[in-house]
Amino acid sequence: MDGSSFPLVRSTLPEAAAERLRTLIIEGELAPGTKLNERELSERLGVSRTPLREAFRMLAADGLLVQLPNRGAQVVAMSRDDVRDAFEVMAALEGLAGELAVGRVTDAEVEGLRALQAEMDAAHAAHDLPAYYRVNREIHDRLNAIAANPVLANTYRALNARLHALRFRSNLNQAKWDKAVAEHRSMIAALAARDGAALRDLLIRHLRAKQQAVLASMDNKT
Amino acid sequence: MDGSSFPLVRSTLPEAAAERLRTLIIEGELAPGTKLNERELSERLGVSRTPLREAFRMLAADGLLVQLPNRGAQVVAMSRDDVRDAFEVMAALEGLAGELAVGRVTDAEVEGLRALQAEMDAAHAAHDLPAYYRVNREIHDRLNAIAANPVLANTYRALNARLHALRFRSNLNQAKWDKAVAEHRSMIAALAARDGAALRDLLIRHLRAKQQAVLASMDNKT
DNA sequence: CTGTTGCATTTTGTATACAATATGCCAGAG
DNA sequence: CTCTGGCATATTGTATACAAAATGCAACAG
Repeated sequence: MDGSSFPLVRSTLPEAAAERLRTLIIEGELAPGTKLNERELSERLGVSRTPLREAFRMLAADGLLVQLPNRGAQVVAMSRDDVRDAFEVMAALEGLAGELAVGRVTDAEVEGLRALQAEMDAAHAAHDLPAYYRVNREIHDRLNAIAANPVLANTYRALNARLHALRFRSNLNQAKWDKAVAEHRSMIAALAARDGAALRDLLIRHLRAKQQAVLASMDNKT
Repeated sequence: MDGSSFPLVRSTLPEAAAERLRTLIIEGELAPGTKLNERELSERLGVSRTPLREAFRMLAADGLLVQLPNRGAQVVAMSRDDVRDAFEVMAALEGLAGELAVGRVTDAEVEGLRALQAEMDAAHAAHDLPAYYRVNREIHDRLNAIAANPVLANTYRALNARLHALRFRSNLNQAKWDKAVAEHRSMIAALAARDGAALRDLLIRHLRAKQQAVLASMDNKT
């Protein structure tokens, strides 16, 4: 238990500020379209404007903010077209992750996913939606890890962050929930069978359902 | 010819600095692994350190630089695995672009691409490699534009920038050149025929050839 | 010789000041 | 009434100053 081989985790204020802002955006506290006032936010986050501006650059690169010269930064408000475009790319990335995972998965990893699926079933049966979301996320993260392509994982992460705020706010009714759980079961079966085409197809269909849910909740807001 | 409806193009120093640094990296003047000294670069580019640091954040987001806390920024040196990972994702994105383009292309756009193909043939026949590269890039940009998915285009652009420096330095011999020209011809034929699967396959094969060229030139350097 | 410590210098991170641009409001002209 | 111009203020962009961390080198101990 010697700490000498355990390097300290280092961070900088821009990184911390970006993370904090990302959360505020995803949770809707900084709503789409909100203009970000540097002075106010720097006071609120307790940092000077310099690291805050660097944080803005990071979030703009992730597509969460838009920056126009001399007009500051604004939270991106995704249009229906933006959503469609993002889901199209997400589908390609998830499909790729599925194909890669099929070629790279170990039996132990399959067992791990089966255990997660059991957790998902339990959460579903107990109507425990937060637990369901947590396991859902864990399953997708695990798939990405099995795909073992960091470029893919990072590209997906940035894109997913944009959609996350919207998905956070879209509804999940019982029929959709039942269907999603069944889809996860099929996905893990396809992975265990090392059937790349099937897994790819299932991941894309699953994502299409999410897309419909997001677009439907955007309709309700308009 | 009234300029009143023609807004001035605005930029900021971080954006200009990022663009300049991107070029320096792609052309190899800032070689992979180079540590970037803020004072030197700010003098060289004629800007203060603040916009330069913002530019670093932008380039880091594109994967061209890596930033470690208190150790500044360094030009990314892509390993063979990085190259493989990036090409894998690029293939998925190009395949998607091909499929989307097939569904969205107009006859006029097909004619435009045929004209570009003729230019490419002429450059090839005249052994004019710079012109060939220019047209090659124009064809791929045109395909992306036809796909009409800005998220895809931006994702592709960031990823492509990482590989651009490596591709810039990889060799193109006569046999490969002949093959690449023929492949472009086939791509445009598939697009004209609205054959999404064929175009997807051709784009991915084409990219695989580029990947081999890049990896081969990395071998020569090691 | 190697390894450690101390210190000066350099570099990076952040705060603050200054400059440039945008915004909002009021007064005046038509 | 609307539109325009002028001005004060606020905000954003950038430069500079200060603080913190890293690096390099010399001296010393073993």
